[in-house]
Amino acid sequence: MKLPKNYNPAEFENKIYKEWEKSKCFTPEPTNEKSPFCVVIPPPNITGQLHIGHALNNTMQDIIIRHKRMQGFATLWVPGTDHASIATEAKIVDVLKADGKTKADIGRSDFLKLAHEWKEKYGGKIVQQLRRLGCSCDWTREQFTMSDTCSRAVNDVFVKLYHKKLIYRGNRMINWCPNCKTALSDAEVEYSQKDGHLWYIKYPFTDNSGHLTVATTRPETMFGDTAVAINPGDPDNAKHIGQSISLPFTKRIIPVIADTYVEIGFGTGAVKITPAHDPNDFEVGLRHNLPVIVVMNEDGTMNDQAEFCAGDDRFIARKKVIAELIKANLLEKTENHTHNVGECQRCGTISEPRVSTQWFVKMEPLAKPAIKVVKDRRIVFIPDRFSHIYFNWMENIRDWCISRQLWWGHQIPAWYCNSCGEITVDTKAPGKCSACGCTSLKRDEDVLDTWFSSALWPFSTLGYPKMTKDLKYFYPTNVLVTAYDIIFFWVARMIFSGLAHMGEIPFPEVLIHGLVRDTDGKKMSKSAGNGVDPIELIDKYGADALRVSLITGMAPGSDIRFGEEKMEPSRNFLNKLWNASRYLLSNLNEPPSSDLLEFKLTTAERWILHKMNKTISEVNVNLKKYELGLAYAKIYDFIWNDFCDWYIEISKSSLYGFDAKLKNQTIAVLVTILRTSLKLLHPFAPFITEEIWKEIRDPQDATFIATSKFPSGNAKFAFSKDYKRFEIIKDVIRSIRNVKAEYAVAPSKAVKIYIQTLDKSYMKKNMSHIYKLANVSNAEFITDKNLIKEQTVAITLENLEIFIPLGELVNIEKEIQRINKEIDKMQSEITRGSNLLNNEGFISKAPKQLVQIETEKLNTNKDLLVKLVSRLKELNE
RNA sequence: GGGUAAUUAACUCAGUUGGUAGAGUGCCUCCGUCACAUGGAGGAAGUCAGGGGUUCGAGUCCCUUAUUGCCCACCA
Repeated sequence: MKLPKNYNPAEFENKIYKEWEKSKCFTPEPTNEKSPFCVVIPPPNITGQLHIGHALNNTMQDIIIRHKRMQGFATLWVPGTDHASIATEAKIVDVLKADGKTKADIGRSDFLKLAHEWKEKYGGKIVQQLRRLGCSCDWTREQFTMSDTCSRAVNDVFVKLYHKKLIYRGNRMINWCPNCKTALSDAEVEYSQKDGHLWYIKYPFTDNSGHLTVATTRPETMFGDTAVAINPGDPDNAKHIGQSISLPFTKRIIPVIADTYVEIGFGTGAVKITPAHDPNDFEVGLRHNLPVIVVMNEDGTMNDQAEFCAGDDRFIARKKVIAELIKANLLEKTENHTHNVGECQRCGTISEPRVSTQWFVKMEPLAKPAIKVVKDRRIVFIPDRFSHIYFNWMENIRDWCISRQLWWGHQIPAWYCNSCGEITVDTKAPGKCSACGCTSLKRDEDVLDTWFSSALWPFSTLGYPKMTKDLKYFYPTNVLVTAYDIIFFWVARMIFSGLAHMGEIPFPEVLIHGLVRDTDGKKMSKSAGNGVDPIELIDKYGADALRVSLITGMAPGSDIRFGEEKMEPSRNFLNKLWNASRYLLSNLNEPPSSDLLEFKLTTAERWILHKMNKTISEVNVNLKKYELGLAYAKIYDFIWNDFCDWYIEISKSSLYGFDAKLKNQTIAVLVTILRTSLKLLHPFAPFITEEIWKEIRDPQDATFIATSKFPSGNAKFAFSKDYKRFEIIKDVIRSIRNVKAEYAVAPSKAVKIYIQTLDKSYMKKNMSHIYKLANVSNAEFITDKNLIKEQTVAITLENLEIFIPLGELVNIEKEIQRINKEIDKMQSEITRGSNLLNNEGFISKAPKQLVQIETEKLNTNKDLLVKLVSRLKELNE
């Protein structure tokens, strides 16, 4: 017996992980003898630390992966990290800043050198943390979005899409972060309600006929106004259409135009049009051929067009403009106004709509087939409701801005000819311009959106564009596990990318989970200081306890609240398993026979084996449907309640007894149950089960439980008759304990019982359990309860009555009360049953089996009632 | 404005195709016993948010109201 007395996960978890990794048991070979099962990890950012959300996401994947591996699939979990363009670049900029330097100071190549060094030094942290969590990734296939393999895929895809005219360069309105100084995609802007103002500004007509008042939330952009728009159907304002306005400050003459974009009745009904700084105005400008006047710089300061605000930050300029308007008596009024303001997802700076030349992916042709595969259910979301979110996004998708004005990332493989200006796009540097043959070329400075490379992850990690063995064997992957917040960023893009470049879906199932929140339901974040560090929890309670805590009571797709208090019950459960194993090991001398059917099994043994069998079947069904929480609950219940609380207690009489043959048999059963329990639990709690497995494994079985065979239902262990019988024995034991508790009889005090029953045989066989577990000193079978001479407390069960002589302890009053209570309960049961069975609809429409069960139950209850009533009568005499 | 989810025991949450409501924690009694006090035995505790409907039967399906959360959307 080698298990220490106390369950101390810190003593073995790291050691076990090393053994797994050394033995390569997570490294599959593509082989025809097995079916493939593959999952790609949502690559965490190299800048990241493992947070509780990762812990949940990866625990779920690992459970699925380990289950499949044990079921005999060639199971591959591809790990890797994401280069996280903006986040990493910001980190490096900070590093430089500490030295008083800027990007521009050191230049592109030195900057990238520094970034790669930083990645080597810190980028591996999260990958080590995944090991601590127990993730059974194949580290020999670890990938990085900027690795040679993945970069090759990125270039290949970019070039292909360009030649298919699905990537283009264009001057468009995009989202711009003035802090990161780069373009952003629509998905990278987060909108939130902000309190602001609606300023009413007087715009004078050129003909001195008065003014038109416009309402705006952004007065500072008025330097870029090139029109005022009015809805032609507006009864009050339409008359002004065609008039001219002299824009305050700049005195530029701008027209009053008609456009139905303006909503009648909102504000003043007149809208200032600033094509360079508002997406809607940009569209209006295109329709009316208006000039586009840019008034802002890349960093959010105003440019020379902004008159007295030139050089000021946009928000300072806003205040200045208002002050000047007041001075000029052009501000009619100010209203409070809440509106949606977009912020850069990465840095939180208010983003700015900006007209600029960028690279775009034309989405419509790509989105169409991606919608179809989900509509056709070739890809399903679990839970299904997330497919609505997917459709909503995909069906309203706009072209994807993929260029970023950053250095860290995949540099766009496009070269501009210095003489003719032609763009040459190729996977490697072209020697000359594809149009004029000139050799003077300049590469595009920008890099690609990080999500451009993540979108290729399910096939780039497997070797694409080369048709490698892995790619052939493992693609499409089998399931993708992720939180709902990156369905747009990642899942949707992987789906259309897989279809476009592999001609095949990347995965048939998308398992969506929720976000982990704190105990108050707030999103965990570093700034709020309410985050729990999973590594600290692992140090304190063990990785298994963390995994199991995250899975406990988890419902698919919904957020979970998590606090450290959830750790204790999990740890206690694992401790329970640990000690149950110690109990068995301390009684184990030689390996028992492995075939239980050699023995003549007892009722109790058949009971536990039947329950085990049932648990196995249910767990397999739950796991197949990704109902991880339910599967775990069943395993937990089986191990704690059935195995520990009942079967181990039952086994003691034989293990501590003198019948060697019986003892041997009991041990064989215990070992079977324990081994099976360990296997069932292994996907959820890999470390403790592996540690115990070492001591208890069948020498014929796999060295690692991680590669052993997952249990499957076995018809040989279906003993439903004995299962029911033993449930009655348990009832008897519970009832006696109950009576003792009610009468304040110490559990240590043994009592005598009388049993009256028609079916004595199995009762007699199982009396030893009743003696032991209910602490009964002796039992007498009787045929006529009237022959009992002592005062007794009666227990009335199905086909069974038990009388416990408690002598002077018996309190007639209390007994009458107790029996009355039971009679009430029974009567309401009978009423319920009768109503059901007197209902013609029920008899004719309910399943026959159910009708039969209800009929039997009613009869039994009627019997019980008769007994209870007669007992009451006796007591009253 | 549209969509979506939630509302179940004191608390945190499960509840798989509709068939008499479950767990963990907490609470109350008792038990230091030879796997485990990170434990054991027993117990109390729910009009499944309100209202309507479908059904023989509804926590579960439909409608509706209320509260809450999240996502999407160009109202200046």
